[in-house]
Amino acid sequence: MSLACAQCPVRDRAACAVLDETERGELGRIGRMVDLAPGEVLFRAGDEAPACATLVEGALKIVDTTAEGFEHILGLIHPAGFVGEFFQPFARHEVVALTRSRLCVFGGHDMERAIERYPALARALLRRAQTDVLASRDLLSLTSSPSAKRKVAGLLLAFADAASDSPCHPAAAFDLPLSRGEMAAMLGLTIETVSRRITAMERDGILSRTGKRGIALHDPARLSGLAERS
Amino acid sequence: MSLACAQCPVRDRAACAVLDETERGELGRIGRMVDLAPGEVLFRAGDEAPACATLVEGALKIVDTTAEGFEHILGLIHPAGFVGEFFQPFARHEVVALTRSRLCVFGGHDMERAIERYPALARALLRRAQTDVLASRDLLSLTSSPSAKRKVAGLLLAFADAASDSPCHPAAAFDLPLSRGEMAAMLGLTIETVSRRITAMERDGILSRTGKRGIALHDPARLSGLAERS
DNA sequence: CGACGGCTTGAAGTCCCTCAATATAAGTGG
DNA sequence: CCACTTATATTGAGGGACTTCAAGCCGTCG
Repeated sequence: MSLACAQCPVRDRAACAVLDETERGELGRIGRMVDLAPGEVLFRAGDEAPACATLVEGALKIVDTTAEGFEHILGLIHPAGFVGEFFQPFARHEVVALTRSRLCVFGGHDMERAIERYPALARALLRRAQTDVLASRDLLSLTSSPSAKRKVAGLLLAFADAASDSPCHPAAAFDLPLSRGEMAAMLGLTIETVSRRITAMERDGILSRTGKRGIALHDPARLSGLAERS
Repeated sequence: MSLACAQCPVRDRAACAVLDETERGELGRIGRMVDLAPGEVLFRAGDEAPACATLVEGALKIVDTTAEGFEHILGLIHPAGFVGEFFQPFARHEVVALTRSRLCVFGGHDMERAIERYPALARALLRRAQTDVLASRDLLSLTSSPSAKRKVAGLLLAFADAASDSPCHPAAAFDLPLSRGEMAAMLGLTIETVSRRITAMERDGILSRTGKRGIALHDPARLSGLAERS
């Protein structure tokens, strides 16, 4: 608990960062550390006990699985991000690890009590929920674009921005955090279309691929042009 | 203020319902009532002064306008709903009245002070933000479906559910809250496709149209079948 | 009445999906 | 180390669904 918090890599950015040392220690006692292997499920749709978690390391995806087994990705969680609801009686979506991940998990009722006890925590989670709404709407903008070219360009640009150190410039080289299939599941496309669009961009000199996941971005301006126009 | 709150139609359901009478009176003093005509803009993308509002009567849309003037609808706000962010420096999207609407508007900084003063208000807004995230993800599920048939069916079903008195059964007859163009802007389709899909459902006996906005739902089961399968 | 905006309907073209084959990479066991 | 397997990507051909472009319909309002 205390020890874990002291060494926590997201201790300055996660929601609990608004608490002082003793408060954080108390919160730490009601949570538990969980490690997840890639593909492992944290929450399952329909789970009765509401729960939530702060992501410490790794990456998660929020998945909606349709009746026919078709998968759709509704959002990604990055370190310091918060996932799960504690007001709803049932979990609505699956939460799955994309990579090896470490989380700080809380029971929903414990967290409800905690936000009553620590008002600053409630405000921090509110702030985070508001940015989650914006992120969700950004993805919505992407997916409802009529053209696959724009969807893929927008997603690649988002990944390049996320991989960059500076907030404004996209990274020149980075690894895709998602497989082709997962990218397709985010954008509402097929694997083949995603692959073809990336191939087309490589042919046009906008980027080049190294291995399955590696991207070298040669012309960020053209990429962001594709993401907005045409 | 007090008078307005006492007669407020959403006084039991809005975020401020968690406050007691005196607290609500104090909150009422820092807000102001605003009436909007259809099409009138409440917040504009890029607005510097962060602001937020509780919708008392009517309906709002959250709109993202692309560079070429193409409109995309990211969400709808219903009475007792809350809109706007107070942590972000700039407004990201336009908020526009769909019908004649009445709102209780707060400056962002005033609201920030209010949630520090009233922890219960922060929790209520957190709860609401979490449901907003879910609503946004529901729309995301709809728009990323590959087939226009499913998108339109899903949207009609959502409207039928929203128009119903009982929470589980869709209304048998209701008016569409959106024009064809707005429905298309929600789903990432063209007006023509939306129109054709509705025509096809009428031909199949699932529903019938009365006027431009009226819908009589004959076979809710088939409609929800379309929204999930096929 | 005539104009206008929203809706519907039609015809043609394009883009994406489906189906299918091949390629590449990583992992397993002999 | 290599054959074999499995999972992931790429590439091709064909067909279908949505878009685009265009015309006509219907209600409202000047």
